[in-house]
Amino acid sequence: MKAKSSNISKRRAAAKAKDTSSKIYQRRRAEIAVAAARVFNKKGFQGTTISAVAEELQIDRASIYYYISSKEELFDEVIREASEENVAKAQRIQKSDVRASEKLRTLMIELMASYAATYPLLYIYIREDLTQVSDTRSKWASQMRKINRDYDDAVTAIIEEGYKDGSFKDVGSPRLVAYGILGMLNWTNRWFTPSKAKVPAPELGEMFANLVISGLE
Amino acid sequence: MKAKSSNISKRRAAAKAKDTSSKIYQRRRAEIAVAAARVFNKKGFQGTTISAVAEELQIDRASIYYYISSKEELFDEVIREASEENVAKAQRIQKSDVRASEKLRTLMIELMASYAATYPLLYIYIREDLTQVSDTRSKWASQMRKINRDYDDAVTAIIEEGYKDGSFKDVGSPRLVAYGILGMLNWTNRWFTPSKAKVPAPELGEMFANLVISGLE
DNA sequence: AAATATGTCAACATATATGTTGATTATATG
DNA sequence: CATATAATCAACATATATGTTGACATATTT
Repeated sequence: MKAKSSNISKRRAAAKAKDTSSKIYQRRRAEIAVAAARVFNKKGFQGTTISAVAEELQIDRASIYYYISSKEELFDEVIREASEENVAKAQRIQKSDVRASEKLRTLMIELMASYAATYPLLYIYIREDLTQVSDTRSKWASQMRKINRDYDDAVTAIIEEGYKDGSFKDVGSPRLVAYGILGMLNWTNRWFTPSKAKVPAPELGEMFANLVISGLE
Repeated sequence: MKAKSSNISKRRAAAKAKDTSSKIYQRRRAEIAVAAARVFNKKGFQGTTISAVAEELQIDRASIYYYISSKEELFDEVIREASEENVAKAQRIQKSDVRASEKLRTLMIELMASYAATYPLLYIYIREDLTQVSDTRSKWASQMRKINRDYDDAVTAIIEEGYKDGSFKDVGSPRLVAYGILGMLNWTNRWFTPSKAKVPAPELGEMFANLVISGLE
């Protein structure tokens, strides 16, 4: 009896659901994520279309929908792991047992190193302005906002620690100082490309650390 | 003889072209720009639709096309003046006759002051990532890139001056230091809203200036 | 007040993006 | 090798955005 080749939605859902998924399926999914990362990096989230990702892979747009259900899911696939690992690392540094200036220096170097190591994943992530996110993605956005907040908190805690033990001069609210320092590092997404840069990422992080720790004068 | 109320394209072009334009025309154009600024600020360039701007003003979308021909033109209308004045101010400060640290401090305070004074115009401007801009807007983009470059150059020149006269420690390439400092200030677009902030914008600029000039230790 | 210029809008024609369907083509597996 | 499963795609149905048209309304001018 000829198999009635329909009920596609179910087949698709099944392929997605089961974690028994074949190696090939997993590999293809990863390939799509990599292609998507390239497009997201070039065009931004809003500027990226599923068509463009399909074109990048020279396949039909419909094929992509066999693996992912929407651009949101694709974006999530691309950046979640990197962004979660990144915040975990910051929290480890903040809780480590060294003096505040050392924590701050390490965090700044490590963040730049991560931007380079995961390039362009974390940059894609931080470029997304979660205040400009549309309502349909709001659940996803609030998870992402939590990651941001946790990161900010880690840096803020380091500044506070330095204030408390007197090793840092009090130049202003710890949170604002943290925002300033993170701005310095995050803004690199606009001009820093690891493969083209003369200065390696960790060195750049160290330079910025020296700048805010010792100052120019 | 009843007037044949057509040839609209010409009428429209005429209204746009002639600088004899009526007060009412000018006012309406400005109103549209203000409404557009609100939408751009909330949704970003890509996320903004002419429909949304029309809705903001409670008028029909077609009416907007009587004043502007595209979203690009609208964006330009919104941000050009502010961005050009802003870079001019930076250049004045850079050329002024005070010591480097004073120039840097003034520039940082003034930039934050401008972000607040023009809110949200300059933030809308700096949020646009000109590397992600589509080809159709490339001419416009290259003009904007020049403005950015000029701004970066002004800050870089100040750092260089400090290095030359020995008033600044050499922590690294002047341009990279400039990018770091500007990152600190520019990243405020993500979290700073003048009307809601506890710390006034110029004070925030001064705090960041102290941070990079004197350092935390 | 008749004629003309200015401003507004509903409706149209296009264009681009989205997500689904059912059939077709490869790939495994008994 | 036969057949079930996995993967791909052309075609469809929607949805949203764009920019234009010609009719209409409201000022302005003579």
